[in-house]
Amino acid sequence: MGGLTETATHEGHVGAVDLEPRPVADVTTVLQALGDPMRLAIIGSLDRSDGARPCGAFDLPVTKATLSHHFRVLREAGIIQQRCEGTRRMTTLRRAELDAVYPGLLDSILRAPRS
Amino acid sequence: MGGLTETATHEGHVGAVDLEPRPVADVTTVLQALGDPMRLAIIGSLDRSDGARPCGAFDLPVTKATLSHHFRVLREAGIIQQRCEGTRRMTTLRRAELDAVYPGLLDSILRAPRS
DNA sequence: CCCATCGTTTGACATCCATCGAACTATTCT
DNA sequence: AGAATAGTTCGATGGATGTCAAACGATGGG
Repeated sequence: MGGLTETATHEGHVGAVDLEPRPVADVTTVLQALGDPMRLAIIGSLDRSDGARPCGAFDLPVTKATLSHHFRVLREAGIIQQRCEGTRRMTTLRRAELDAVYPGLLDSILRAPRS
Repeated sequence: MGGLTETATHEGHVGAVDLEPRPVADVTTVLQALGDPMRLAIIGSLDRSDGARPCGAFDLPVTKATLSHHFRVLREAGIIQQRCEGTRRMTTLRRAELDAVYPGLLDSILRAPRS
């Protein structure tokens, strides 16, 4: 049923393993990763809600396979981070790491006029 | 403003026809245009020398045809501007227009660690 | 007038990329 | 255990994209 608001308070549950947190990639890779409408929508959605979100929480007109591909691109560029939590993959924006390597880049992109 | 808004370097030079100055494109297009090593090198080179430069002045390991292609992509994204001057095409970075639409974007990219 | 210079356009080619459906894995719920 | 849920991985496919060589157009110098 609609049992949300789970917050994973079940102890003894050790499934929360961090998924390969890669270093932030070079500029071209990051720009290429962000130069896609779907991925930019993902990033914008992540930015507006400052918590970890499962993949299914992004309302995008693509299949799960395609969504998984985009998450991989963003993850390998070091832009996002994913953490397994039960059957979900909680995604967070690696804002601090991004800001450290490319100061102002993410801000200027997120502040860009959404079309 | 930066005070860089000069529209007429040499007055009355007949052949100096402006080449379709397009408006700055949407974020994805701009990011995609900048998300390429060659084009990023072009932009960086343009940034370091704050004058108009002919296409041949960019020392890049590609043929003229490929270079022309990259210039077109940048031009159509509204990032650069080209002006015919005799047989040369003087290229300038449209910094003011870019900054107006996406404040801080170009700066953060140009300030990024060059690899 | 001829020709060298500068850059574009075209056609071709290989590669990458976004997308999908289907099969698979892992976890949770009944 | 069995079913349901959440994502991944694996081809496959159609569409961009970066690259080149060759042909072309415009401009300026002998």
